[in-house]
Amino acid sequence: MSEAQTELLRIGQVSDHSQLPVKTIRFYEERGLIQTAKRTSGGFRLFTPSVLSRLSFIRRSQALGLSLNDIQDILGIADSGQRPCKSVRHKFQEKISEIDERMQQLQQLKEQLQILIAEADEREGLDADYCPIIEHAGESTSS
Amino acid sequence: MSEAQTELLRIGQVSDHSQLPVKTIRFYEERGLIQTAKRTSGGFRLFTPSVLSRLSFIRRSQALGLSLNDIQDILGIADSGQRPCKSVRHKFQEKISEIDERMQQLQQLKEQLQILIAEADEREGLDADYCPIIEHAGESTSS
DNA sequence: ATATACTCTCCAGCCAGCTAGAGATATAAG
DNA sequence: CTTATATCTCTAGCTGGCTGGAGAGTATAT
Repeated sequence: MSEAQTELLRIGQVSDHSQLPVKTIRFYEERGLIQTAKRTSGGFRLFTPSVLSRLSFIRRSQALGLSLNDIQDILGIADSGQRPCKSVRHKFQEKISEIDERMQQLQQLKEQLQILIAEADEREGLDADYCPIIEHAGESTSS
Repeated sequence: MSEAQTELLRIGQVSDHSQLPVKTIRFYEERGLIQTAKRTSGGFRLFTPSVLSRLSFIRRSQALGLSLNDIQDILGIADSGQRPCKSVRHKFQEKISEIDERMQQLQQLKEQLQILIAEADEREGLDADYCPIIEHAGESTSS
């Protein structure tokens, strides 16, 4: 009967279980991504074990490419009650669009780089000191 | 005959021609990406017109996904004389590899997101308050 | 009581690539 | 000469996601 809640975790224990640095956990709490259940009389943070799945969700979402802001939005909706799932799906859809966009950009960049390399290769034999990539840089800056 | 070099440009003119903010040009100079030809007696920067193609090269390379560090390396080699083209090609090849890697990552993320969305969709009808994305977050954090 | 480990807050800095503002001086035009 | 504009240096901030250290206090085991 000595402790009413053996369940509450101090930050170090949360760190151990979540594999996250103590600093990061504090940082998340400051940012509002997670909450403490309460504090000890001395001021130590005490978390319910549910913080672990929350942290897990945060890391998984991060790994999936969501920013902490995105995640905070989602968790905020989740906390406020109804049907976070809808907004989660929405966020994820958005992210997918962003990913598609980014991949297209990257594809373009890649093609451009390849063109430039090919040009350089062509020139190479003829004119070893001329570098088309650098030299004719004058034109297409802004457009 | 009044001016020996009409050719030298002040920073504002460079800004006009390059479409880059004055601040950015100063910033590039501080970073060593470009150099001033000299200064006026009053301390105004004076650039040779060649700085324009250099800036153009910088921006083009940036648009192609190179970092300022990358660009600085390339320009450093170019400045030091021999055959920058080789190292430029090398950098570009490297960047292409990075792009490929990044695209693979993105593809994976996208697939994961799609899986999660699909899961959520399945559950949706059955159990409107259950969000698989959030709820069963407990497992695969670190691995 | 004390040694040890844990935790607290606050402040600072890192990466990149700028951007903003203050306050001083330079130059060009009239 | 005056005024307007351009430029100077210096300091500081922004975004995102932490990370590090100082210095002080707390909890626990013996």
